[in-house]
Amino acid sequence: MLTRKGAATRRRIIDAAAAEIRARGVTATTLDDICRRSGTGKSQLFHYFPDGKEQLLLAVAQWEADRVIEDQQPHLEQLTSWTEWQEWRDAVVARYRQQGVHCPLGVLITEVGRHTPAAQAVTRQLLEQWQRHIRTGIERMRESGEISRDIDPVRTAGALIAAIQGGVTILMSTGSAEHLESALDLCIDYLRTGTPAHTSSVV
Amino acid sequence: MLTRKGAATRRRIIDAAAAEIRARGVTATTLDDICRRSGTGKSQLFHYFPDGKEQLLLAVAQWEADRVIEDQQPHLEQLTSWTEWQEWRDAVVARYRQQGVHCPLGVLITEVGRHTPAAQAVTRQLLEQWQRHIRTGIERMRESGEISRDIDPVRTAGALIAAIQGGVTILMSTGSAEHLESALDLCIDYLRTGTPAHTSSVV
DNA sequence: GTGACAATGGACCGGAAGGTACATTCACCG
DNA sequence: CGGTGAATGTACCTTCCGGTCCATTGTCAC
Repeated sequence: MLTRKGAATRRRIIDAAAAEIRARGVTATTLDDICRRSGTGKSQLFHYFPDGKEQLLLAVAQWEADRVIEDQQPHLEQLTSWTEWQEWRDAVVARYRQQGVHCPLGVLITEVGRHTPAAQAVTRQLLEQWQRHIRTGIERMRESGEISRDIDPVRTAGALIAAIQGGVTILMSTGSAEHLESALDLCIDYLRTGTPAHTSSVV
Repeated sequence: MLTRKGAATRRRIIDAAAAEIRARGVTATTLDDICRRSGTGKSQLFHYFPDGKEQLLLAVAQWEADRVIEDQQPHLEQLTSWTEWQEWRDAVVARYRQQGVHCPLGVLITEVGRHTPAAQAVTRQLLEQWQRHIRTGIERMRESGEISRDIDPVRTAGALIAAIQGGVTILMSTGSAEHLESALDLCIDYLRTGTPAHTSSVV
């Protein structure tokens, strides 16, 4: 069971953990840090996350994954014109540029992720959801004739996800968003150029 | 000073550390593990790496970075025909597919990397070197007329690096190389058919 | 208001991991 | 050889951190 107060505490712990991880990385974050920041004690932490750190990290990973999609809305569901694609692109770049060298999710994945099936599931779910949105966008544009029939929506959406992921990783380690921008631009350009030549461009 | 025997031991320690990290990740790898695998004691480890774990991890990161480029040779220096581009693509995919869920360098970067300047330098150097090779390849193809003048070698090379990086990251967490392949194919396709969006296409 | 169960505080534990001290053995140079 | 500094083995230390225990306080349903 879980009283209202309990639920609030649980949430505070996740928030604190996420913040701490964003600030200092998974490895450097200790349970004591999280307790201090959330104003709780370890007894509470283990009360709400009986399996300890791993369970908590998983909850944080899920929370961060939700944010990834959330932060791209409403753009991600409105990829029906080139203007909107461009707005989405700008939103992505802005989001990660602001986030700077922190990639909470990426860090969680590399550190918690690969070995435990539960964490892999979080990743997979995020990737699928993300890619599905983009694929849908491409398909709509295809139907309206703005993207060539020759373009494979699934593969292209996959490439876009990879491009963003890589751009963000590089942004994390160099601090520069150039790669992210180039990669996104290239992919979008690819989508446009495939356009049957003469329905062409509104810029 | 460093006798021949000493140099060999030092190398053995780096090898053991790299292997251990590949097998179990940075976090799970302890100095004792490394010593056990390399058949040395901690006194030796600290003899050759007085600054301890951090210094050793940095050495491993450098070693892994060297491998990245090395494993793509000679392809990376011979990007002068579409056949060779394709061969390079296949080599990259094969290399990372074989490597599977391990991305030693990526892990090192996310865990050691971002906060220490020395580790950032390793990353930057690798990215620059890699991108320079690709850029050179694009420029040669441009000169021989096989790639359009409208393509910006620097930005496109950057996008390619990002695409690979992202594809590998996804490969790491899902075990599937699909994204990596799609991303690479898209970029190469872009180079081949590449006329940026606003020029009317003469193919 | 009272009883049952959730929520909390705080002290405590055990072990692991990075790092040190020091004595001993070995490699190289004259 | 013989000596000097490098190379190595062993035992130890200290700190930190995930996790436990238990007593106390609060919540909520009846």
